[in-house]
Formats: sequence, C-alpha cells, structure tokens
Amino acid sequence: MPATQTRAEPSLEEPRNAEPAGGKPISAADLLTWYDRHRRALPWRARPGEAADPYRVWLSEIMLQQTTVMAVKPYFERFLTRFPTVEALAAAPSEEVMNAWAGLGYYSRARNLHACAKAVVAEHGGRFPDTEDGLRALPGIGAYTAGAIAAIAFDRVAAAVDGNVERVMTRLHAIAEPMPKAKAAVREATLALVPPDRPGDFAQALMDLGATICTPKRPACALCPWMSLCAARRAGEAELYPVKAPKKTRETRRGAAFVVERADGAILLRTRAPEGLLGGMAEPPGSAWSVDWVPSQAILDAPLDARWKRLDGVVRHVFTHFTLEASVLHARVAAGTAAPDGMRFTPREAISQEPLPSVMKKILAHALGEALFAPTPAGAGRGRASKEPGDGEAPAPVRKRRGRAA
DNA sequence: CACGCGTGGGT
DNA sequence: TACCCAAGCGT
Repeated sequence: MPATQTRAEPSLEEPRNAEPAGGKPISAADLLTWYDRHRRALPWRARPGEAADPYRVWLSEIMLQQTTVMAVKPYFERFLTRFPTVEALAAAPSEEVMNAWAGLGYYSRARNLHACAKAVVAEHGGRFPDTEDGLRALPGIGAYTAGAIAAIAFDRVAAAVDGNVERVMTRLHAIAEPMPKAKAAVREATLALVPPDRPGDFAQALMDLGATICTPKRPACALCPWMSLCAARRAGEAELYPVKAPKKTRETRRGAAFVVERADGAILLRTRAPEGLLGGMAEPPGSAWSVDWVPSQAILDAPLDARWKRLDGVVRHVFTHFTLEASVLHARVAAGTAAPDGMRFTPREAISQEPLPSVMKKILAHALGEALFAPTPAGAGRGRASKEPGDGEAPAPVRKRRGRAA
C-alpha cells in the first residue's frame, strides 16, 4: 500500500450558513469595498466605469477554463489581433483558429469557440445572448461560463461558480461535503450574496479574492475582507477546504513518433482525428500509445520505408490522465519522396502555420533541434527530452537528462 | 456522474 | 522530483 497522501478532514461540525457569534451577516459590500481597492487589471477587463465588451469577456472566459491567467494573456492578445470581432472569428478557417490556439491545451475549447462564434453570427446577429439560459445554449458555454458572461458582460444577477468561488464559499461556510457533491450548496450560497446593483463586479471580486487571498495553500486570511466571518478560518482550518475526493493515479503510456525530414527540408505531418485527444491538431505520424508498448516494436508503425534511426532518450509529456513517453525515430528521405495517404510534407518555413500542440513541438524539437520554432506565447519548445537507457523491456525509471559531452 | 480532455508554473 | 492545480465542458 503506497503511502497515499491522506488529506486531513475538517473537524468543524458547525451548521452551514451559521453566522458568526457577533451576528454580523456576510455581505457583498465588504467584498466590493476590498475589490474597489485591490482589483486586478487584466487585459479582458473593462476599467472601472466602462462597459464590458461581451466578445472579450466570452473569449477570455473560454480561454481561462482550467487555464492560468499567465498562460492566457498572450493568447488573448494574439486572438484579438487576428480575430478582432466575433464576425472575424466566425469567418476564419478552422485551421487558423486551431493554429492560434495551439499550445493552450484542451483543444475542444477551440473547436467549440469557433462553432460558438458562427452560431452567434448566424443565429443572433453577431450579438451574444444577454441571459444565462441563452448563453448556456451555445457550444463551449457551461454553467460557470454562462453565469460569468451574464454577470460580467450584462450585469445579470447570476452565480459564476468556478474553482475560486468553490474554495471561497466552502471556507466561508465550512462546507465539509466533498466536491463535486457540494456544488449545489455552493451555488446556492453564492447566489444568495449577489448584490443586484453590481453582479459583474461581485463575480470578479470573488475570483480575485480566490486567486490572490483565499488561495489553495497558505491563504492570506489576515488580508481577507471576510476574515471575521469565515467559519473555516475561525476553526483554523481554511486550508482544508474544499474537501475533494482522492485522485486516481496517472498511468504511463508509450509509443513511437516518426520524424521524416525530406531533402528539401519539408517535414512529414498529418492531422489527428477531429474528436478526442488533441483532436484536429497536427502531428508527425506515430504509433498508438499504450501501457505495454515497448521501443523494440517501434519500427512496425513506420509510415514509410527509410533508414530509421532511433534517437536517444524519450520525450516525456504529462497529460491530464496519463503520462506519455514517446520514442522518436528520425529518417531522411530523398527530395522527390511523396507523402503517404493522409499525410503531407510541410515546408520548413510553413511549420509555424501548423496547429502543433506542445507535445508534438517537443517531439519535433527532439529530432530537429530547438531552433525549429520561433518563440511562441507559451514558450513552447522549451522542454528538453529526458534521457532513458536503451530498449529495455522493462524500462528503468526515466532519468533526468544526462549531461551531453560538448 | 465519472471520465476524457493539455499545459506550464508553483512548491 | 513529483505532485498540485488553474476563471470547466461535453458526454
């Protein structure tokens, strides 16, 4: 039995919605006062007093799904430049949208983003619906995002419950029920606090509080406008919320990637199936990835006959639910070589136009060198592959890079 | 409802 | 290094 990290359980049995002994009720006003002083300036945010732009709010909310502010910023700016309006986005070819999204992850968001833009233009005259229900009906917009856009862009009374808000509210009320079962209670508690005069500011204030004060670890309770009202804080247990179910262990899958370099410099690529992992994105051809795949079987999946050379090490990449260790094989082929069915040779200068996800950039960089890619917003191509001993049937744990003699 | 779905920074 | 986690959604 591995020494699993047993998470301490909150000891508090205080009933939910209990108000502090002093009797002062939890009030949005305290939070809004704090927000007016400490709000973050973010590229997609209207300045105080200015009206929010629904297109910007929507675009940012989609990008921010499970994605950090730092990662989103450069993508957001670039999207606005390339697609200044929802009409421009709707009219763009999907490859261009996927290319602009490449590196940001969760690529179904990009597909849904494009579909949503088309729907807004075709069915709503280019205007986003201004109600939660109307927004919720659009692709890629779920409960959280509908609430967030309704509140932030249209000042509708709505609960925008994201991970930040879950953390703040479970602490505030010491909701010990584990997520996601506690979602209904969190939503109810949040909605009860929304001030009718400033729903948008309230939504953003809650998120700012969660992001800067009520953080997952070591929350800065001393700076919190709700400190004296927070049930978890009173018990000294803020950090124990929200309670979550234990996570599953992440398996390692292995497979081969084939980097074919034609004499003119072109690289062999293909497009992945539209749905599923990295759906619709570009990649060098490769084998399926599986837990029991071993390097010695790599050649079986080669896309064409060539003098394959297996490169040292593996490219290691962590996805949400598994880790990939890709063995990379490299071959040079003659100038006239034609691409196999369903594949294409992309000229070296056009590589940057391809919608290559980060893992595929890592694989290409492993075979071709880091200099292949111009700097991208996310700094893709940064990671160096780990090194691993050769074709062991039961590969030893991957070792971090061994120094290469210069 | 549980699962599939990326990536990079923080600790 | 090995986790954790971030403004979730669709099925």
